[in-house]
Amino acid sequence: MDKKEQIINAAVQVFAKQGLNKGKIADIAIQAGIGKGTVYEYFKSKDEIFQAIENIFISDTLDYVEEIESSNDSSTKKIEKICNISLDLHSQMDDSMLIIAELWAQNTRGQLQGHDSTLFVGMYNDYFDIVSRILKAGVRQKEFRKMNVKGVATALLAMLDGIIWQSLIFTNDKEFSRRKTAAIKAFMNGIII
Amino acid sequence: MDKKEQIINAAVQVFAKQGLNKGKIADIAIQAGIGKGTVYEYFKSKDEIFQAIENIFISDTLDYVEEIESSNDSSTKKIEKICNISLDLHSQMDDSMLIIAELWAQNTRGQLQGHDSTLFVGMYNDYFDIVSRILKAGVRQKEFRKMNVKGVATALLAMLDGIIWQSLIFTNDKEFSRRKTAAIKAFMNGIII
DNA sequence: AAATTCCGACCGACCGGTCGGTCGTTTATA
DNA sequence: TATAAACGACCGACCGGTCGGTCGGAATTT
Repeated sequence: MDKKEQIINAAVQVFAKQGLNKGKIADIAIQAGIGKGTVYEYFKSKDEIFQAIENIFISDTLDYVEEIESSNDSSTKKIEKICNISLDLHSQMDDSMLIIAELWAQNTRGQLQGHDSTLFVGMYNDYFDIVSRILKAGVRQKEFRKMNVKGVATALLAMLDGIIWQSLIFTNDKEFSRRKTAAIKAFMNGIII
Repeated sequence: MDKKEQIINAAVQVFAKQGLNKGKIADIAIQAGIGKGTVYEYFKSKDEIFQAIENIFISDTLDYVEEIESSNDSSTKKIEKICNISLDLHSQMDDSMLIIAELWAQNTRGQLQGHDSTLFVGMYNDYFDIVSRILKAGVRQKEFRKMNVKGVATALLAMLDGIIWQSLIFTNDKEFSRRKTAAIKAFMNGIII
C-alpha cells in the first residue's frame, strides 16, 4: 500500500479515538506499523496530516455527490441518495466525522484569526450548487413542487448536517434512528408533487 | 462579580479563541484579571471548567426554549421564535458555539472523565419534546397542516443545528445570511396551513 | 480605639510529565 | 558500495497543576 495513504488511514483511526490533540504521532506510527521518524518522511508536521485528512474528506464528498448528479436517476432518486449519505454515514465514516467536527472548529477559529480557509466554504458552495441544480431540474420535470430553490437547498443541507451532528451523540439509539428516517421522509413529502 | 462566573466568562473567551486544548489556564487567569493559582481555588481542573461551560449552555438553552413554550404566542410564533435562535445566534453567542462543537466531539468520544454524556442527549430529548408539543398543538389549532410530528420535529432541530454549524464557517457572508432566512421560510411554508 | 491575632483568598515560581519534531545510525535497495 | 528509506532515542518547549508564602481585613484582646 502507498505509505502516505497508510499513514493517513492510521491517523484517522487515532484522531477519531483520541481527538486531534491527544492523538499522538507516536500512536499513528504504531497504528501504521512503522517508526515515528518515518511519519516525518511523508509529512512535514502534524498540521500537514490534518490538512491531508481534510482534503481527502472534501474531495471524496464532492466526488460522491457529483457522481450522483451525473447519474441517470430521477431527481427524486438523486435527492434521496444524497439524503442517504447522512443516514448511512454512521456505519461508514463516523470515525472521520468526529475529526471533521474538530477540523471545522479549528478552521472557523483560523478564520477569526484572519487565516484563509476557503476549503470548507468552497466545498459547501459546490455542494449547494449541485443540490440546487437537482432541485431546479426536478421542478422543471414536474417531480417537485414549485419552490424557492435556494431556501430549500439550504434547508436540506442544513438538515443533513444536523442529522450527522446529532447522530454523533445518539449512537446506537434505535428511536433516534427512526426519527432520522421520519425527518427525511417529512422533507421529501414537502417537496415532491 | 461572582468570581466563579468571572472565571467562566474568561474561559469562554479564551477557549473560543484558542480552542479547548490550546487555551491555557494561565491565559484564563490573565483574562479574568486574577492569578493562575486562584483559578484552582474555584475549579479542581481544566476539565471541570469545561463541564461548567457545558452545564451553563445546556440549562440556558432549555430555559430559553421552555420560556417560549409557556408564552401566550400562537404556535406559529413559537416555532418562529425557536428558529430565530439559530438566526440570531451569531451575534449573541457564537463564541460559545465553537466551544460547544468541541465539547460535543469530546463527549462523543467519551473522553471527559467523570462526565455524564447523557447531558447533551437529555437536552436534545427535552428540546425535541418541547418542539413536538408545540407542533402538535399547532396542528390541533389548525395553524399547521397534518404532519408526522416526530419527523418534522427532528427535521426542524436538525436544520437549526445545521444552520448554526454552517454559520460558523460562513461568518459575515451576506449571501449565506439570505440563504438561512430563505431556508427557514421554506420550512415554515411547508408546515403552515 | 489601638494593638494583636487570625483567617483565607490570592498569588506565581516551580515541578514533572508530555509530545512534536530532529538527527545520527541502521537497514534495505539499486 | 552508494543511495535512499526507515528508525527510535533524544531534546526541549510547553503547560496543567501544586504549594509555600503574602497580605488585607475581620475578630479579639488590651
